[in-house]
Amino acid sequence: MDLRVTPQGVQSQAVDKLREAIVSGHFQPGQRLVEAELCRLLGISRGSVREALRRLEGERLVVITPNRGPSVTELSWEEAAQIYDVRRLLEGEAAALAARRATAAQREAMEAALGAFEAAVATEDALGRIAATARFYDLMLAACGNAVIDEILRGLHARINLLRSRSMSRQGRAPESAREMRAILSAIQERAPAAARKAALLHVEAACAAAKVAMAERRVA
Amino acid sequence: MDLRVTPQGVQSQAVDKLREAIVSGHFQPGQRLVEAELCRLLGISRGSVREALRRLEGERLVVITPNRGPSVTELSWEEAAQIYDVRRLLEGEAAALAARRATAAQREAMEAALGAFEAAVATEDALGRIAATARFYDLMLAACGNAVIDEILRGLHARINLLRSRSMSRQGRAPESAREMRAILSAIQERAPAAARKAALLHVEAACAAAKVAMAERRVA
DNA sequence: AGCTTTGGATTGTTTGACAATCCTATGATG
DNA sequence: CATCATAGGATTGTCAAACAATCCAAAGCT
Repeated sequence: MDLRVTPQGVQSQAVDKLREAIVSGHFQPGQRLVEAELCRLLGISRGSVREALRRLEGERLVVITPNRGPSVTELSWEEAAQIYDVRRLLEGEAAALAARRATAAQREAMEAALGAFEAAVATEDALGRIAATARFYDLMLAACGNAVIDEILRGLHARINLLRSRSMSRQGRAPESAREMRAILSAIQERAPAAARKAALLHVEAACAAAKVAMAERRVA
Repeated sequence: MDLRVTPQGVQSQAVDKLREAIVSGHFQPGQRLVEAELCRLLGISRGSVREALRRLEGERLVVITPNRGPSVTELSWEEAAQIYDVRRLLEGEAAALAARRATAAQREAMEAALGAFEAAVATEDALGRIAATARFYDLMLAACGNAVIDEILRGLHARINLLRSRSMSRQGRAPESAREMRAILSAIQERAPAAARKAALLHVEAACAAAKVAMAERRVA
């Protein structure tokens, strides 16, 4: 086994930090990212900044306009709706595959993650909820056994997060969300692919609806 | 309307040329892409080459290993199979959406593209087939009205092309392929989403099977 | 007010440099 | 002779400095 730990070059760190800053909303959608300033903030050279930005462009978190430079991606509702459409398809498939293929250890781990999520909901621990959700999804996508689905959904989730920062949605949706995720996991535990797919569909559908109302509220506000 | 023509910077051209070189098989999968040499070949500086490579990395056509540099992505059969799984889902959806939403003009254009494809098959014009296929897909993805599906499928097609160059597959499959595509278009013309989805599924399934045998032949050869 | 010009800010691209890392071939050693 | 260590070259990772091209906004002109 290869346990080497890569010295994690300057660029990778820069990409991570910038990604975090974007999805956390520290850089707002539409905001321009001036290269010189990023050099200052990150303490690295312009060449490295530019390469880091190209990577984030690949993840669709940054859009680089010729002769105007990079800015944080702005997500229209139309685009977001299309992303939800794709999520419906792929998360449904991922759940069905996980129901078919997940090992006992993976089921157990998902159970733990969902437990942590439910606990975080009970204690209203926002950061805990986010972490537990991410973990739950990571496990499910790993269990589904399709690396391409994993990769695509990871990207779509990141993009949908671009909405969140602005709309600060779903304060009250957490309990429902927990129930929906519980339904997915139950189906996986019972090795019922069709039920798992259906539960995942409902979950995405609910998230989409919630985002839509949050978006509408924001629009008028 | 904005008809401005961008002076198309050095980098974009470099990306295009490299992409072409990769999908055409001029650079073989696994081959290392030494920066200095690309500088020579493209006649541009190292910085620009590196940014171009980062973009191609985002398209998954190039994989950059730390301290080893970039090389053309190698596609295992396992990965290819996963891509076909996703294509089944998304192309099916795209076809169904196109059946629902395509305008008369779009239907007509697809008809023309498919006609060109059939003609190219009849005259055994390999380049014409490729061009017509690409056009047919472009039109269908445009007609489906979901830019996210479009974007993802575009990437997956490019990745699958990485197999083609090696396996030089499907010399005889073109006529069947034409029939399958005709089935898709017929369903779209009749505005029958379910039928269109099914036809698209069959098409991807057939392409997957063909790739599999081509892969197996190559393995023993 | 509306148009033009000008100047500053920012990006696009190049060149040159150097440390860190990897790979290979050479040489040392048992 | 086989194996291990070492040295050297090749390649990448990163930086710094420079300059032309482009864009944007504000000042100036009519």
